[in-house]
Amino acid sequence: MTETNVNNDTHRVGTQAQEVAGLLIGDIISGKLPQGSRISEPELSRQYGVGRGPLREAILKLEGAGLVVRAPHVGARVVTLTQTELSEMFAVREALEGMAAKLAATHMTDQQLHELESLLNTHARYIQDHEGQAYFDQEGDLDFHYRVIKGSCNQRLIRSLCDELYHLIQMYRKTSGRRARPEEALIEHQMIFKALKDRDGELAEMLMRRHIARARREIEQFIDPDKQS
Amino acid sequence: MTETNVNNDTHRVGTQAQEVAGLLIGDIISGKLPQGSRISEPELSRQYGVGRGPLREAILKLEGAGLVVRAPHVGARVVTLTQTELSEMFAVREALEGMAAKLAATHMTDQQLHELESLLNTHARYIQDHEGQAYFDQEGDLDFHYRVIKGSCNQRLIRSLCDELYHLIQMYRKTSGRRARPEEALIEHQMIFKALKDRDGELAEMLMRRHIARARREIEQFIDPDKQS
DNA sequence: AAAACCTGAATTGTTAACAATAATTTGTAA
DNA sequence: TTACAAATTATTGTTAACAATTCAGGTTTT
Repeated sequence: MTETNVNNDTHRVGTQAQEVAGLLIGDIISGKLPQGSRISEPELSRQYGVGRGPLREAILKLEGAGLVVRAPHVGARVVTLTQTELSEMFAVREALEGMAAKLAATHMTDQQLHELESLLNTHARYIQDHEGQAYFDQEGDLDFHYRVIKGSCNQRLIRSLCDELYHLIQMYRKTSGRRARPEEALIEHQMIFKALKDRDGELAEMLMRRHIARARREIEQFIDPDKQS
Repeated sequence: MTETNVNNDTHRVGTQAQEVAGLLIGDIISGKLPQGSRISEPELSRQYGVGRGPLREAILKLEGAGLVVRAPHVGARVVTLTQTELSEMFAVREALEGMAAKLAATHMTDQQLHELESLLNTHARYIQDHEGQAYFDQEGDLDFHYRVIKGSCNQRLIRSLCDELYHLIQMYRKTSGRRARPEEALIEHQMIFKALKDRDGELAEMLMRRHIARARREIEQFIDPDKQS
């Protein structure tokens, strides 16, 4: 039915396994493969038009990224983000991205800082418009965080955050549909930017951690109002 | 030659791929497969007595853990820990394990705290003996850190640290052979324990971060005395 | 002599068939 | 009707053969 034959691409970017891994990630964070749904090797093998080998490699890769869980002789399922898992994710994110902000304060170039500033100005306009709020909610917010992370210049940190955690964050946002307080988030972003511009790593880390901790508390309240860390 | 046929095991624990992954990890952190050495699929396939399929799965898994790097159509090599990569690792470790200490302060049971205390007493005796220093250097230090990490009760944190970073740490220790200041380390461990016992998460995090940052600075000096972060 | 190109061998990527395990279904008995 | 058990089915784990790509060596050309 929904044939997304990978071989139709005229020029392959990498191997089929990499290609399929990318498609799978897309299908998961877009919600096409909902949380908890089974990953049937024969079925997806047909849909993507590849053998089971490359598909298995893709699944292995996604398992490493934490997007799917596998049980021997049973199969793979898209991970289900429970309240606990979300909390755990945000704790890790708080630690890693705080460190990223701290490092970014010393490693970002003036050029990068300038671009970050104009990005924030764009966001401000979007929010004033009150129309492009959807943009800010989805991509704009991530844009800011991605730039700070990249600014850390720590490859391992970048990989942990961008290749593992952020897929799950996007997945959560897509499925829960919810998003909140763009104005407050923008203000917090601006404060973080100020700290980065001042090359104050300690402050940048503290602000980033609080920024993420706030989002985490909101999620916890939203899902289970009684529970409080 | 060195036949480590996996099928000789009378009762399999999991799948062959899991088995081989464990063996590979052991061979890498023990130094049997040195840094930068090629991982030849046909050769290791024969040595471990399994087909290429399970071996490839094992390699994929190790790639996810960061123990090997792969290039398409070229193959996999054991990762080479450069000075930069070590620094990056320790920055991530500082962030994650600091958070782990913070969480452990609220989540560890009195029982776990008691066991941790007796572990520290054992270490103190070992160091007094001046004989078992080797033990403390290798396993004792890790024991302490593992317990704090597990005490965080954050599964994702535990996985990131124990299944990914700590393999690399062990690999570094084995290959570099170097280890330092057991007395200072013990004192720092005792301070961290005190903070955990007092349920002071903020202090526990700060102490753990400084503990790791100190080890990191030492490594940086040891490898490149001029360079200072 | 050096560089570019072609050729062969070896390795990785991929596929398809086989084996082993788990889930489902069906049948039987209480 | 329900509970249990055996057999069937479908899926995963594994192997072996095939295809595609890279690397090494030698040859040719400038």
